[in-house]
Amino acid sequence: MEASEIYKCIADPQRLRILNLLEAGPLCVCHMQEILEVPQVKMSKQLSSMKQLGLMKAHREGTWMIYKLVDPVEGLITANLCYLREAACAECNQLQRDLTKREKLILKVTKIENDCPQEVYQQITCC
Amino acid sequence: MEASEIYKCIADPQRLRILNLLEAGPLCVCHMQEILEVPQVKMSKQLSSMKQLGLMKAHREGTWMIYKLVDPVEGLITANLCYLREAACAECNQLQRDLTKREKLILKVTKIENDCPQEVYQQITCC
DNA sequence: ACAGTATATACTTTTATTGGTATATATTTA
DNA sequence: TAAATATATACCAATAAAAGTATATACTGT
Repeated sequence: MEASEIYKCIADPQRLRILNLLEAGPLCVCHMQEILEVPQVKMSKQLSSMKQLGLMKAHREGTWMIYKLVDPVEGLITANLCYLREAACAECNQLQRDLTKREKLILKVTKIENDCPQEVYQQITCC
Repeated sequence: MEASEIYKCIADPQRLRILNLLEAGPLCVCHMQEILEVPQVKMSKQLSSMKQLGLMKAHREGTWMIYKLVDPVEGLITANLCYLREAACAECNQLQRDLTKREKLILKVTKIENDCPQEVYQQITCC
């Protein structure tokens, strides 16, 4: 994978936010939508472009599609997320807020029976 | 400066190569052109866009324009150059080759009287 | 003042990216 | 089998980014 492809990918704040979320664990599309507050079409298109790039994969669980980063994901991605989480800028703060929002959302959905894909559920209970 | 602006900038291999060169020291436009083998217009436009972004500045020395990175340059730039120089990919090898080419070019021009801007000359003799 | 060299800008065309709307597919539940 | 939910795709319009050609500017040496 070319470095420039990766940079083009993370040059979009929305895509960066998605990568940031998924690095913390798998998520289904609707939950990402809820966290990022972005229309379904846009989310779906961005996910599919990143899947095609080879950064993530997805599998179905009922009507949900669970997305997760490939393992190992490009070091360049990890290195930049790591950098940005420490840095101080508008976009970086957003990444932090997204992670907090993710925590809360997951706590909420894991309490409601059948409202959280098993894979996400497992991921959380082990944390 | 927004992180996404920086990523958009380095998502272009040519611009990344320019940053890589300048991180090693100031250079004039014609020498960068010679190293990257890129048409004058393109080089000039890319430099001016990066100058406007606030990543580099320029000053005139005779007919030459000497470009250098602002000090300090964005940590995100440094971090990524650092990462890429260690990494193994087509683009990363190119960065290495460019640096070698830069060394050779500078050795050549510093031998020819008046064929090297003073600032570049000084930079080299102190290395 | 003139020719030559280095660099920048204006303008136009081409190509790539994004966003929106509508529609399609897959799955579950009643 | 129909309705509901979650997700994906096709299509089109809007924007943005890149590339190319020509021309302008700034400076130097004659």
